[in-house]
Amino acid sequence: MLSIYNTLTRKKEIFEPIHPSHVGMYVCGPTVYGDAHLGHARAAITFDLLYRYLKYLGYKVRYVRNITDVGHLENDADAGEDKIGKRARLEEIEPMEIVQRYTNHYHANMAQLGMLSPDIEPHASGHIIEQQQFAKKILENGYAYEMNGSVYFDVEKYNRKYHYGKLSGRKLEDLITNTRELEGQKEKKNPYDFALWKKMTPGHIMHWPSPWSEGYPGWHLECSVMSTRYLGEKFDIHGGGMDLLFPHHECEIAQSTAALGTESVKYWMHNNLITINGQKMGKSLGNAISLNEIRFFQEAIHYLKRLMILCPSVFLSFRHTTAVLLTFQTRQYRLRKKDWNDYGREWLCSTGLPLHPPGRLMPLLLNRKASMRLMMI
RNA sequence: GGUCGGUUGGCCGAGUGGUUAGGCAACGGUCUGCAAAACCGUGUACAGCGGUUCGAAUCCGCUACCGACCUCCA
Repeated sequence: MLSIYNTLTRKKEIFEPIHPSHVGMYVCGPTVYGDAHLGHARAAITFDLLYRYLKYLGYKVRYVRNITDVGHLENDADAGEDKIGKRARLEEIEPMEIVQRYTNHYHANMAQLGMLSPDIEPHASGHIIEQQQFAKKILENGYAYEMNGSVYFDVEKYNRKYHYGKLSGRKLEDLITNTRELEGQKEKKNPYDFALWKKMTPGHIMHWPSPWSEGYPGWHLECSVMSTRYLGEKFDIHGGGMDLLFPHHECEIAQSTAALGTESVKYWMHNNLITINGQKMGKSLGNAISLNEIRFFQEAIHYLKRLMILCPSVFLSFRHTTAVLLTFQTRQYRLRKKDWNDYGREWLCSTGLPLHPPGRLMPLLLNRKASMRLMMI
């Protein structure tokens, strides 16, 4: 027996597949414009475990995990720009070259971690037609509208019949104030509407022809499309990181429901995030430790595996002071001074350990207790 | 506001129904010319309230704090 915490119902439920003996499972995979980091590993491991366990239980499982390799928005500074395109211009190579490189890296990392491969690993760029068809279907069903070559999802209309916000627990009226400013905001009926197809802006590298414009698919469409394509209109499990809960998965539900008239996913699962020094580890936050870096540590000092947390409070509790601090020292630049001033110092005070900033603390502790004492203030 | 977590003895940190986890610090001792090191010994803690159970840190509920996330993001 397997019970699963279902984000949709906010309850732990006993797992019962839609079709006896078969399980369909879709997991949001990486955006391949950079090295995979610990966060990717966590998601992969979480669902690798589930995949193995389901198979162990005797189910025939189809595990689908996508590769996101088409235009997604970056941030407010350069909103509307294709991430992969941007990176490619900087390095002056083909966008698909970047995609290929990081896809390869990702696969290598997953192999290093002993992960089973998904049964199907669809690329968003390989399903442009299907995405257009899906958008068309939503248009036909009246839950989207075209504006200047872009197609937007009509959230308000959808919400009249269905419930937008059921997964994340949001209310539509609260969303009005909390939507970020994006290019093309004015052409939307409502700020919370999202794009199914976006007309390209000049300089945008990855784009495809469509009935509406030369452009690229919306940010959430690929998952709705590829999941239902390979697992059917109804399937069992959809997984991903907690940070995808809203808006990504919420929009996915809306898209699928609007297109198919029925909800697709039975169990929604969200793994929690990895934080570093109390902050989410994220590609764009610049605090991510990549799997290649971890690989380096494992090779250099294998027994440090446990120390991936790298928080100043942890290392002092262990005997392996020397080893721990080696890591710590190498990683020093990742610890912000502020953390030490606000937290580390005060904390060290209560432990009776020497009050030194990391730079000076390091060599002291490397020589273990004796010197530590001598150097105490 | 929404979602998910956490709260263990001076400080860290294991532990998912039934033997004292462990470490650091502290204290006492052995040793030592004095220290340090080393070694021996000493601490019955699980946020609060209620429930389930023969039995709960561990399961359920409520309360209180703390935290992460909610923008492309695993």
